[in-house]
Amino acid sequence: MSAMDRRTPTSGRARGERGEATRERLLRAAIDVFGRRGFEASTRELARAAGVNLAAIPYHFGSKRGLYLAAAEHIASEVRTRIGPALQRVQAETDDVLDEPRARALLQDILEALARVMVDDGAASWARFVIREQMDPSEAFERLHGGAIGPTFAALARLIGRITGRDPCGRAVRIQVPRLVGQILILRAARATVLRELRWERIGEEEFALIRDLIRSSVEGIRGAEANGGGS
Amino acid sequence: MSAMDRRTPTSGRARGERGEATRERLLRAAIDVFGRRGFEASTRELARAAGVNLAAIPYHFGSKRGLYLAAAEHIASEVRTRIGPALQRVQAETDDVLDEPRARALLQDILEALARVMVDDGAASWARFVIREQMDPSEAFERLHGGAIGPTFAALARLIGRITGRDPCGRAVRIQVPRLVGQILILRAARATVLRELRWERIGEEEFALIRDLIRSSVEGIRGAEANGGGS
DNA sequence: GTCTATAGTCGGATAGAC
DNA sequence: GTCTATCCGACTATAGAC
Repeated sequence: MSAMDRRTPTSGRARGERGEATRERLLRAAIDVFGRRGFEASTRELARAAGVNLAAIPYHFGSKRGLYLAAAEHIASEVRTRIGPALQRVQAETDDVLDEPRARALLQDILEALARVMVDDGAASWARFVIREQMDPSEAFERLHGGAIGPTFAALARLIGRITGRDPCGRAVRIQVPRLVGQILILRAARATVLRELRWERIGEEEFALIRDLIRSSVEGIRGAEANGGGS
Repeated sequence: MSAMDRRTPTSGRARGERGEATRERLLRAAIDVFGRRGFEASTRELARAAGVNLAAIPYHFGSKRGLYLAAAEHIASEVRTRIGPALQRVQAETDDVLDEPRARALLQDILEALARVMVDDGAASWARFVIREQMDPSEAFERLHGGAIGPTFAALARLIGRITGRDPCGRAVRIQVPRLVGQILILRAARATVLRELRWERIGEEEFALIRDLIRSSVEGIRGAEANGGGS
């Protein structure tokens, strides 16, 4: 599977191909290693994880920091492919079609996709990366926000606005968004505690089913302005 | 326990007044700097932030890592003083006295105290420290969990158990705890996004009032077994 | 107890062969 | 494009004067 230690067999024609592979391996490894260790991760560690030579980092990305920023952009684009479809279903619907039950269903979809992302071990690497950036934002945060976080929050606010019948740009609606997202974020941000307190060893399909139920009850719990949490 | 302490700086004499001051300044600075930069923070940075000499770190704490662990324990003890009172009110009450309305009130208290902690700029430094440990747990996590997180989760589970009339050790109740905590945790873990999306510059008293309302509606939203199906 | 000076180590980036 | 060898700066920890 890995590169054979041979010179290019045919001609100098394949030179861009191998370089691209190195670039991608570095990107993937960088997201994982930076996410776990933070920016303190050494270039040697990064190169080893990617299975490439150390000098490939300054060659392909200019510097360690360049690799870091490229990793952030790569994440934003990957997130778009993961929750993008759910977001687009929201954006596609006009206000006439997007009635309350439909909005609730779409909200459930987005939050479930988000939870998958937080729970999935494949996505875990970049979820860690993003949370780290949140706590101590750098230039990379701008790319993450613009590319993924901002659109997601906007879609959620719109759905909550439709459900509650309030202005999606109003404060009362906007503040509901982090409330919902927080329930899911904690699965990653405080993963060590969650696993321990729930006596889980991992979050598999069985455990995820419980999370889905929780999301559903949260979505059902959203009420309009007049109903202030009264019994059904 | 203190096998790592190679020396005993304050060896019995009450004379180490200045030494104690240096120790505390280092601890306070360490929580702040480690929280922001992670363990990658250099000893020079730590010493500068504390306003003490670089050599004071190995002298008082054995090593940079010793300072890190001491910071974790300091945090656990500070958290106990902040939300400890609220927890003790829960522990003090027997099941006969702790009826549903009372449990809801105490739940509100604890969550509000927790939110204060997440929002308060004074407490911000160690909130960051804790979240960092969650994502990549080290030995310090054990001290944080045992000293602060575990007891808090236990108290919350008990209250939710009383409110819903379910077993506080059961899965259905335990999973509610991270749900509630997550809403609050996000105020710190994704602070950059929250401030931006809510168009807040900071979280002052005015903003905190909205958070308190949100917590209240979450507490009111907790319902007994009939609210959602599944599990016992 | 606190300081300066320094030893020993490691990390990021480069040069130049292939 | 990739590799080895290497420079140079920054780091942690220590030694020893005060």
